Amino acid sequence: MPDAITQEYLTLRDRYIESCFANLNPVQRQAVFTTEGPLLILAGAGSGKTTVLVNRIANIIRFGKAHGSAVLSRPVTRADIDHLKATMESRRAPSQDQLRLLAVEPARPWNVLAITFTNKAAGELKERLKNMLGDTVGGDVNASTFHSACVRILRRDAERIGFPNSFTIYDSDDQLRVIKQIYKELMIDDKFLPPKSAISRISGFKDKLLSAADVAAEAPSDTKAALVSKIYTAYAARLRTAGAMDFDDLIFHTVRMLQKDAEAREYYQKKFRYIVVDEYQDTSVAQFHLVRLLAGGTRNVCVVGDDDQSIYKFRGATIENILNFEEVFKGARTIRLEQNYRSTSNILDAANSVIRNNNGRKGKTLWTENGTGDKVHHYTAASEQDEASHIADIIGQNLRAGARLRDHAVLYRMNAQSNPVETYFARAGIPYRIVGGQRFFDRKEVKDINSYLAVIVNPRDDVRLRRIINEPARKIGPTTVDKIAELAAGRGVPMLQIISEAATYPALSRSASALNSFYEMYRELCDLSVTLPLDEFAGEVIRKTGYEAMLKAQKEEGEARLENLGQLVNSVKTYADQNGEEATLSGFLEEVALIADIDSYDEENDTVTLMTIHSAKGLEFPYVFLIGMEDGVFPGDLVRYSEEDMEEERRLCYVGITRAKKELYLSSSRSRMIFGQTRRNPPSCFLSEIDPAVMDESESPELASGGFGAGYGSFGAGVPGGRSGYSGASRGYLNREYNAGFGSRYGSRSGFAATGGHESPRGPGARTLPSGGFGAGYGSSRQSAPAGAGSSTLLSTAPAAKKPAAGYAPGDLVDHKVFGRGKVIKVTPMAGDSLVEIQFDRVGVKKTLANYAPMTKFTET
DNA sequence: TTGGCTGCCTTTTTT
DNA sequence: AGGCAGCCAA
Repeated sequence: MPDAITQEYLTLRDRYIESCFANLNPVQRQAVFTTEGPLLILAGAGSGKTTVLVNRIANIIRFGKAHGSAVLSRPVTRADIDHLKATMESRRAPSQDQLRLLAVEPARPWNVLAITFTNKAAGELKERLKNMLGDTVGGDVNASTFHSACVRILRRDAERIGFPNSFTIYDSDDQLRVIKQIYKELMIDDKFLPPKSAISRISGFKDKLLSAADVAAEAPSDTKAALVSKIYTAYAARLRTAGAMDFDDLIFHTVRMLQKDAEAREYYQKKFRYIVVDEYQDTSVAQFHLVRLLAGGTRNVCVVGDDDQSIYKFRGATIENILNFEEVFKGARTIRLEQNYRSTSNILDAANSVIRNNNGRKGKTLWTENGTGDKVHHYTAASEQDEASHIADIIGQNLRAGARLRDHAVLYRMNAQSNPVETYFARAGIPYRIVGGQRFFDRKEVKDINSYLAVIVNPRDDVRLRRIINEPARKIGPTTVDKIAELAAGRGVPMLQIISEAATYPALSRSASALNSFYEMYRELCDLSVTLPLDEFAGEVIRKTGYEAMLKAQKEEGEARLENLGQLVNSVKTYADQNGEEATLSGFLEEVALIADIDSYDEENDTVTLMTIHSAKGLEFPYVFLIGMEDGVFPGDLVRYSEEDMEEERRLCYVGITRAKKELYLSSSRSRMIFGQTRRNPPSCFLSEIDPAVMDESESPELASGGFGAGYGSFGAGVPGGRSGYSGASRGYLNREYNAGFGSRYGSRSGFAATGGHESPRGPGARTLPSGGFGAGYGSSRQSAPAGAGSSTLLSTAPAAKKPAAGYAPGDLVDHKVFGRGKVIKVTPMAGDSLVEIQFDRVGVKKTLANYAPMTKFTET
């Protein structure tokens, strides 16, 4: 029986700890104090999930399991009570001494493992932990993605399962190469089983933790399954000899290693006393096993997720992980965070009314104390151009009302949908940025150079070697390469070794000199790799391999690619700078391999963001446009017949809606060009699921007036009709011309920036990334004009552009659809058009092409 | 061996 | 519409 003083202290201790988390609501606080045992936090969208995670980890590190506990590290005295009271009143931090008494078995920062899905989420978590706990302590918490956590484990312990600790990571492109090679050797018909579907089936096996042997043992009955099994076996063997792992392997092999090796397992179980998993609804079977193995010691595992936001089933996520959590982890507690701090209640109502149509939910209904807000807007457009124009209109309105560009996001189902919006924004001079789509590190030229680096790091890497041996062309064709591969296989050595001894093989006599000079170059590069700083070395690779010369020989396209390589060198430099002595070539490649586009998304940049709904998960914006709300687009055609897929699609819709804080703009179009064909889609069934009471409907004037006719002269300068004439057929054909050349290929993905000066080519994201700042990513912050200038065809072949060359002169006053009024400060003639620099009253200096900018000249009255 | 061309095919989401 | 593979000609 505790004495009175002890009792008083304990009560006071609880009160004190609670006061440290006073900014949380009671349910959130409960989650923070539940530190021991399995815990499932069902966190609705915008319910302060990350805040809870950060505070919970802080609590574990600071106070351990003190809250609600009766344990004391030593007998307490009246003085301790007075001391604590004083601390509370002064609102100062407790002394070290006090903390020792307050805490019960606090964890060291490195005892905590927090797993997220993206590097960005991990970085954010770390950033917030640093803010709360200080740089040192916060920085020592293990916060990483599943994949990078596994890489770290395997770099230490891969040898336990027969891989070199220095294994290479194969991305999906490498994967495809290996598979194709296997197809060739086994003479498999790629019509019968497309390589991509073989990959996805293999990937599916790995997600379910089935090895090639497991699959073979199940004696697949039909021929296709048998074939897949055969391919899987060959594929796994190939990767093993190359000392390589693909993305799925990282998880798969980690789990296998931990299952097999008690020593390693216990090491990690001891090390990670507390495990937190974010986005648990998106975990696969393999990832579930990983979590269970790691948490096997203490069972202190906390998973956070929202079954309504599970949108990665196609990639192996199994929603059962979250639905069965309480069964698998016996004695688990469940806490529901249902108060939403993000959106207006109208937006939440819309989200709730959509998701309500799903079965098999854990069930939860979000509510908010935020105001009702405006209704959810739905606009019916005539075409995708009209849709884009409407978005631009609204953004313009919002800007004039004081919003920033970066407050806006345009979300869509598939990447292809970004095109019309991009085109329109580019023309209108709205700075935008695309997240996703073709990733910077997926570009051919970047991957080629990275492959050179990879072969230098790992001479056994035949896949990468094949990629670069004749790129640029060196007279080493596929026949020669196949011969080399054959010889290498026969001797059980890497291809590179055969190449080094090319002269000794009669079969290679004809290409011996080409092979010799290739090998010589390789040797030289290897030597340089140890003497030169990393970034200089990368530059040297681009030069010495002849890659630079090859690109220079091409014209515009080569130039853009060369620029990308310049950025590659930049990111090598960034990496080198950030890692100092630790920096290695293989370290760089590893970071590159695990980076995703969303990781380099930087909300500081003042641009509109365009991305898929998938990419937008976890983000929020005051103004969200959800475009393409049509049956056949969203939900897509492919999912209409499967109820399960339909539900996933609906969850995706729910995710999209709940990204919006203030305003949600839904739009559908009567007709849309899709896969090269114009289609007329009915409005999305999701639209009809939204309570009409919270919807505000409008439609394009083009539809009301029967379409064409009005304002045929478009928005060109000096053309009467001005703003109202701005919709209509003109836009249609303009757009087509525009598509012909502008911004279609390399380098222009990021749209263009204001010339305010703050937008430097350092690339977005460098700041938020803990590990590398590969922000250089998707396209430099280029300006539209240079991008467009290259495509003179755009203007010269356009059907007479149907309007006068816009005659602007410095000093002219203009009215721009989006940016409002401004004054022309500079005009540069360019490819039949003019680049106009305008000082706007509200938004500063912007550049835009005269013929395509939605603006009119006016004179002061 | 190379490079250019045609004609095919594919269209979701990504660590 | 666009990318890619495979074919063919040099």
